[in-house]
Amino acid sequence: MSRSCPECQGSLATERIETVCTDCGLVVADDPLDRGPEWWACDADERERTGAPLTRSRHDRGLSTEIGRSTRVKGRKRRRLARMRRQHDRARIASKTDRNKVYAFTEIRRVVGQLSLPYSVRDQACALFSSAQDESLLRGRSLEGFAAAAVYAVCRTNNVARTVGEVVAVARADRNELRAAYAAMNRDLGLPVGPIDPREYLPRFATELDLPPALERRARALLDDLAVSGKNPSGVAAACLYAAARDTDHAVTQADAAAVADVTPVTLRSTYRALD
DNA sequence: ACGATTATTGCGTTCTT
DNA sequence: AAGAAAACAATAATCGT
Repeated sequence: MSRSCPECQGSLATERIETVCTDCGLVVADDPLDRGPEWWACDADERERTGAPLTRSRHDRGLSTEIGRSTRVKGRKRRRLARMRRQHDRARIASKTDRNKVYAFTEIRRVVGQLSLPYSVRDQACALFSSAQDESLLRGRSLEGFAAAAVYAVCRTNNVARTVGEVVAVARADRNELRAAYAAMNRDLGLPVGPIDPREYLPRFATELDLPPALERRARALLDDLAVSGKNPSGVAAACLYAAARDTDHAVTQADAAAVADVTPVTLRSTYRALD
């Protein structure tokens, strides 16, 4: 399969079932082939891969037993079942750290869903949160902040950049909580994050501004010969898109371009002026 | 704590209708 | 002429070191 992303022409990567653009994070296709575990295999090695599908995004990796709620069971027996279910659920998340994990994973799932990011990001974010918890980085910092920061950090390491603002907008944490958590993880866990390449923002911003791929390529060219040191990468990307779009029939105002990048028009202008 | 970058606000200017 | 957009300046806030 050698297709490219319909939104941004970026390259695609297939991860289990969904196919994801490596540039903009768009989930492109549902692969009809299930690359999940085999269910029919009979020899010993293969049999280890049976069972419920594992996922990092549940604190018990998806391995759990539920006590059903049958409507056909009535009266005393029904109440007994309810009590068993309650006890079972409590036993399942016994420790405090496990309870935190449940809450954090739920939040991570929610944020990842709201940002329509691929499952791989979700699972990595959950794994990252677990690492942070193991290093007891949570002490004195907010759980929600760590959940949001984990998603943000994984986005950065996977080169599907989201701005802090975009994450905070849907998270149950504010900017400071995310920053505190992110700083702690970056310091003590040593996240493999370099400076953000403004190119990562181009495809997404271009579609948000209704700009054709041709203009995106023009912006990319502008970006290639531009010294960007110490400048807000999303602002730089927006400036290049604006520069590429002006003088065309797809003209975009500075205010609009700045808005999709979550910066002010002044910031956009500062790099736009350095573009000549 | 410091220096550089960015946000915010306000204002006179330029371009379009 | 009116209104929007781009430009400019000053100050406050913020980030990386």
